[in-house]
Amino acid sequence: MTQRQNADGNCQRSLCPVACTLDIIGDKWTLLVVRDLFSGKKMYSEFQRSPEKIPSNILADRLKRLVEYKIVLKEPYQTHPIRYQYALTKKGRELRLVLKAMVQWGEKNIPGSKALIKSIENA
Amino acid sequence: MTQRQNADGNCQRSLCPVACTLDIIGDKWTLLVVRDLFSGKKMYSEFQRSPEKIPSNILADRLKRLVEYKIVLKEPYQTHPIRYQYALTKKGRELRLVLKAMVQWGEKNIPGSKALIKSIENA
DNA sequence: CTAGTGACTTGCAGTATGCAAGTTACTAAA
DNA sequence: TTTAGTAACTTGCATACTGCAAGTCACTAG
Repeated sequence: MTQRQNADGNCQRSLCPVACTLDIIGDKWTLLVVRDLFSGKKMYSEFQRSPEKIPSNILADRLKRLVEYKIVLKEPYQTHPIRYQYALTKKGRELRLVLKAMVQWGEKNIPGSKALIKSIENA
Repeated sequence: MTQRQNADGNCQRSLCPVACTLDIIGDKWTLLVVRDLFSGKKMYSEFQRSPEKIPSNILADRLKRLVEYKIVLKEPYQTHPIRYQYALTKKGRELRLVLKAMVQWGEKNIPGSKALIKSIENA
């Protein structure tokens, strides 16, 4: 289990919003899950199929954290057997500008990177 | 030493600009150093004095990586003894929108977080 | 009865992080 | 001429996190 921040969003390192934000989304995988949610993916197995091939234990951990921070909502889409799907909350959808800025920076500054999804631009 | 990406910016995990960008700045500390550079800090000891208290070995590593990715320029400001200062390159300054989006998201969604610097807004 | 799917969990080796302390090369004060 | 102090790092080491493979549980379809 990670323990970078408590679930109600209180900051640990400082009051700086950049530091606080990084305490939540500052790692290699979290924003990729958010990106997938923006592109319409909902199911655990869909996230696993993304080209970056996120390890299953990391995915489970990140989804759990995102739910704790209320960035993502987890709800069952069937019973017998119970299965869940994920969706962005309002708080999660507000990360759009962060993603958008990264897409722009990456496309401009990293040779070979090419946006595969348009969904971030106009979500 | 970290080895998330090669120095000329080629992507490892996928062609997605979000993934590529996260390979470079996707961790808890890198963007805090960039934030400090935006706020006018130049010297190693200035970064250390920031409220988040970045560990010295991490700071050295992140500065090294940022220089490798040409986000930051390192140059001596004196000899006898030789001492260096750091500054953002054009590529580095273009991260402004990423920082700005994080500031906005943090201020809106994390209770208690409050921007201490204006320099990101109008850099 | 077997295979497949979805959503995870577990084990474990390897990598990264965080803390404290040490290093080198000076400058300024006592 | 010791003694302090500053700047920019480096080193050692315990702990935490990551990544890979494999396993689990509850079904459904053939």
